[in-house]
Amino acid sequence: MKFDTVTIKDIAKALNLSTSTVSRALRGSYEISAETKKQVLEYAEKINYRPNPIALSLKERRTRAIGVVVSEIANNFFSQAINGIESIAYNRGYHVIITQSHESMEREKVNVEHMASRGVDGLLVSLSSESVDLTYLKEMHEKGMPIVFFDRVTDEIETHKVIANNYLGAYHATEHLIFQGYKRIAHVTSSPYLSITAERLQGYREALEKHGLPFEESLVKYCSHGGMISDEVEEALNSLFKGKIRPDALFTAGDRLTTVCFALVKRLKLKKDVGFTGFTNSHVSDLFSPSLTVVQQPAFEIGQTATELLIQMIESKRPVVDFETRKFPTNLIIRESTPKRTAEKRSGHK
Amino acid sequence: MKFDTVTIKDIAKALNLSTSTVSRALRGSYEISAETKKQVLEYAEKINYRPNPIALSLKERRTRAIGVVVSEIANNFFSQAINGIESIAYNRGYHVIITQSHESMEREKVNVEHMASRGVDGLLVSLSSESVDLTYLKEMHEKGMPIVFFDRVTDEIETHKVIANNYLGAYHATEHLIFQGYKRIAHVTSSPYLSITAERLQGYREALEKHGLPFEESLVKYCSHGGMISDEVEEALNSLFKGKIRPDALFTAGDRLTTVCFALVKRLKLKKDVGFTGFTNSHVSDLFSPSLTVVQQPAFEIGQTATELLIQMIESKRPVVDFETRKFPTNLIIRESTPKRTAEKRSGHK
DNA sequence: TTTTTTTATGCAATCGTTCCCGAGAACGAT
DNA sequence: ATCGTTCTCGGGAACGATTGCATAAAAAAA
Repeated sequence: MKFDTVTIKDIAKALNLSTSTVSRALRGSYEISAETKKQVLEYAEKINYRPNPIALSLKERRTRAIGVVVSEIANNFFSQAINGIESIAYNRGYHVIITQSHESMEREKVNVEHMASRGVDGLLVSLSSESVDLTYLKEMHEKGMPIVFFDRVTDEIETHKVIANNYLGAYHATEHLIFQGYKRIAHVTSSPYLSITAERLQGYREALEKHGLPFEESLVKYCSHGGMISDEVEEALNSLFKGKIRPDALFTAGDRLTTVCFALVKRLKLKKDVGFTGFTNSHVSDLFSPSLTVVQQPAFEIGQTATELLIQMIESKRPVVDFETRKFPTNLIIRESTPKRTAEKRSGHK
Repeated sequence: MKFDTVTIKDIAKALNLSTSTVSRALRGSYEISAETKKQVLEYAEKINYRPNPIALSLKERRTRAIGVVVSEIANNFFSQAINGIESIAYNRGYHVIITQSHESMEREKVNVEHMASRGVDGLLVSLSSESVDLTYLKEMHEKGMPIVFFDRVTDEIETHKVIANNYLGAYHATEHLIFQGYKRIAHVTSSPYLSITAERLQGYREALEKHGLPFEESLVKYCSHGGMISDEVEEALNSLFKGKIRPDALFTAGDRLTTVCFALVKRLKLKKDVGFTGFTNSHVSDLFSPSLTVVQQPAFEIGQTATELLIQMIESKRPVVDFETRKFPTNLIIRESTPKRTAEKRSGHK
């Protein structure tokens, strides 16, 4: 059932040489005569010989492949980051293996362990929202597996990290809402375990405080599944708008969360007088009605940088001990969904 | 630099057994005494032994992994299809390796050949828009590599295929436009090499003819990169609206193409009186302004079915010769972008 | 007790490739 | 003529796991 491939043995047999000679000829070793070399090369070309990467991996304990774990590829931030990852990896001769955790810690673990046992040379990880216990990753890292975290990082493992400046991104978005005249700004975010959640919450909070607005615990809602489960978000919004402090603006943290939330706000007919902005890398947020004010992350560059750092670690002769955290600025794009609010009245959209 | 893994030898040495005994004990062979078995199992558990998949692949010439090639994961149809693929694969114990061709035939070939040499057990392929010469795939298929095509298929290779009913999808979308009173319906589609292009064009054409509207060559525009290159689409739209027959409605074929086209129509201020519909699996097309009338494909199911067929081929004892093409119905969702057109005047959107 | 059968284990080949060693040949130097 | 070099090349182990075959010991049958 399995098709047979051409091996070095076939060449050896055909040319009446040993496998060692053929192997050396193929790699252009100096200790093989020019004549033999030519013969081998030509025959190899003729029968379309390709070295078997599996055999090589077994022997050399490296695969020239890097593994990626993200929560969902159907997330603009991640698919853009993956394009960045690929753009670097392919140029450096590495292949990229993409896996999804679907925000499940169990799935994340299975994926990581599978890739490790398949011999990936390094790992690019963005944690799932469920990931609290990271001992398996820690052990792997201690055993010497190069790992670079991006986007959703952790303090528990000391290695390179590449993130957006989530704090400032959230700060500016919140400040923008305040400048526009909103007073009761709610924050819908994902799992409290996530680094991005904490960072963005911090930015939101400090912007409020800076401008003399109170930070209200009841205006912050956590959706652990980050917008993957619509009901969860709907519940959060309902409790938000039925609470004693009715928000006049929404700030969402997360790609899926932003679109799902926006759709719900629209569907639940809450939108008339609610300002709206959030983190998203969707390239169609300007097509929405109203068009969305968004915080964009340089996803492609984040992917690229993470990959560069990882490959650097992989190819370093001695263990890397000097780790850095690269932070990229976000980009606030102001559109219709955060109109100026005049006094106590609602302002209509254009 | 590379961390050392626990092998069967370590167990053998520690327990003073041979590797064969350990191997057999691990797989629970009947010819190993209960006592030895227990000993081995316990020790393996203790030192956290995991069999090396690379060594197994080398020996068994199978990897329990299936390879996927799509043009872009940042395409709603494909990311949904991939979720369908994974849902089946993981349940059946297969891992999924995702690669992107970025609509490049060269890249597609590199990916396919790499996955093949890495020993994937089978391939799930959606062709790139550049793929005309399929000899490399044909050879691979003839050598026995199980391949299932989905979405973008080819007649040149006889195997299972899973697609949406593109013909009917296009037919109904076009018919809907006609029913709404549009007379000069343009069709913006992707590369003419693609099966989906031909099928959708056919549906568009027959719907026109069925309702007594002329099929105009000048109203069909091909964007070979399927919306990946915005300029290409812009050029197509410009020539469309500057042509002698000015379209009063647009029907787009392709996920990216639909959003890009819609954005351009909006930006170029063409939209006032132009009906708009297209193929897309975006879950936010109802948030657009105007909300979009779309043709949706059952992407998840297409992915699932393709995977089931592939695994069936992989696990079949004898070569499969009886191939089938599964066709799934599409779903037309009518929204604001295709309002009723009254007489010769344009009708405004709500 | 001897022979046969059963049970439990080890040896060695295999998958494809690399690489350490060693060996034979040719050649110049002694 | 003998020795050390240099140049080519082959033998065989190794990577980690499986497996057919051989074999030792133990148990059963003679």
